[in-house]
Amino acid sequence: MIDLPKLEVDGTVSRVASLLRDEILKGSLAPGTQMVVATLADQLGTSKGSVREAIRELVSEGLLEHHLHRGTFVREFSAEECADLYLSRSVIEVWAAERILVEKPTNFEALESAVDRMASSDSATEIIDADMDFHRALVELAGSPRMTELHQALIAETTVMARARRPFDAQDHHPIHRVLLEALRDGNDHAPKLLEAHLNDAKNRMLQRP
Amino acid sequence: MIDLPKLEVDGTVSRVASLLRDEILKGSLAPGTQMVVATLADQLGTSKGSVREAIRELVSEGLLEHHLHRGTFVREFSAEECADLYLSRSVIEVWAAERILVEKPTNFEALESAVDRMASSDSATEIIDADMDFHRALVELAGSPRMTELHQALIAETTVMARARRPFDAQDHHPIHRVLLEALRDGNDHAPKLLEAHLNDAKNRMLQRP
DNA sequence: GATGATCGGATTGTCCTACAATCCTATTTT
DNA sequence: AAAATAGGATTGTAGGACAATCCGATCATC
Repeated sequence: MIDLPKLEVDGTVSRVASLLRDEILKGSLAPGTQMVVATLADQLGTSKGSVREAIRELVSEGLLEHHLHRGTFVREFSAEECADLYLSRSVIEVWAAERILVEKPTNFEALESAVDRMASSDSATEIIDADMDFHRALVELAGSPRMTELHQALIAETTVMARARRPFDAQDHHPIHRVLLEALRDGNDHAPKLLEAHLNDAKNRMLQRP
Repeated sequence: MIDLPKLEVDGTVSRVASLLRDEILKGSLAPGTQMVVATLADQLGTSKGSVREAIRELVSEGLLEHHLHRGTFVREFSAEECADLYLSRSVIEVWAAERILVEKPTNFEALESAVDRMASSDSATEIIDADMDFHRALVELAGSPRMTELHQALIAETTVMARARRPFDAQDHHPIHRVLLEALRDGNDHAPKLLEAHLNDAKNRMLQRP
């Protein structure tokens, strides 16, 4: 056994789902937009069945919402859902930070690269991407595949929200992440508290935009 | 507006998914069993398409696993996945316990009823159900819909595992839950630690069975 | 003028059939 | 005994048919 080329892992449905997911996360499809099965099917050149299944997948991921006999739409978030989303992220990410302090992993590359990208760009969408990557990498570093997976879904929804509300100033966004990164690397005991405060702050900024 | 009867909320796919989910959770379909679309379709009297979509839904819930062009099977759990599952539950449930200590909710009915059922039955399947209900109700009491939803998926998977491995003795299983309930109601500060230990114990027992 | 009923178009939801692609097993071949 | 082959079974995708449902506009009624 030399290498594993891993050819042909995905079926049509998964690929359609990925395509649509990317479009939603990119913000091309604003919250509230209806996903029309027939239209998408011939835009993508696939059958309606495949699109239907892909859409259902995204519904269960929380990116779309479905109303019986009415259609599926890019999800919109109420203030309560927004707050709950950030609370849930906080639970997972604070745990991850605590775990990192205990386990002392050494590979902070992904976090560094995310902070660098955040600092060097001033496009709102790129900053959001880097921001999300930072938090995803943070949880990944804690080493639980399952928590990483659960958290990933929360990050995706946060992304949709952030694209629609543009809650941060480009300039003063990356410093806090730099601080967090250093605190985690140095084993600083109140890194978790810093992270919790940061998330709370982000939540509040998100809630201020309508 | 007097009341809301809420008629006809589900389509066929959702109902098929619920049916299959219940069967899997009941243990009628053991881990490793293949879900054959054609067979299920005429057993249930629906089309193959609907069954396909229902199955895909259960895959994304983590109850089934899918292999391209090979089929979907009731999920089997490796030792690593089992351990990670319990770790993840621990993160969420310990948080819930801490939150309960702070918020001091008053409605412990669901928890009590679960403990009672656990104590009064000696059927393994009923005990498992009551056990799972206890932990689900615990998280629900913390008041975050999102965390409740994430945790629910973990509980479902734990149920599948427990059905296959029968990890506990019927007798000495309910006392610890009684203790946990009282500790939470009394605002006892080490309720979270007790819970964490309990989950760790349950994990070890689960891992002992092959 | 406001309320309520009716109609038509659009979309969804379900079912059906067809067919290619793929995998598994058993048999044959070497 | 190992490899190649063939067959059957199942999945994966496509595409069409039809009923159910919802939406908006038009129309009628008070």
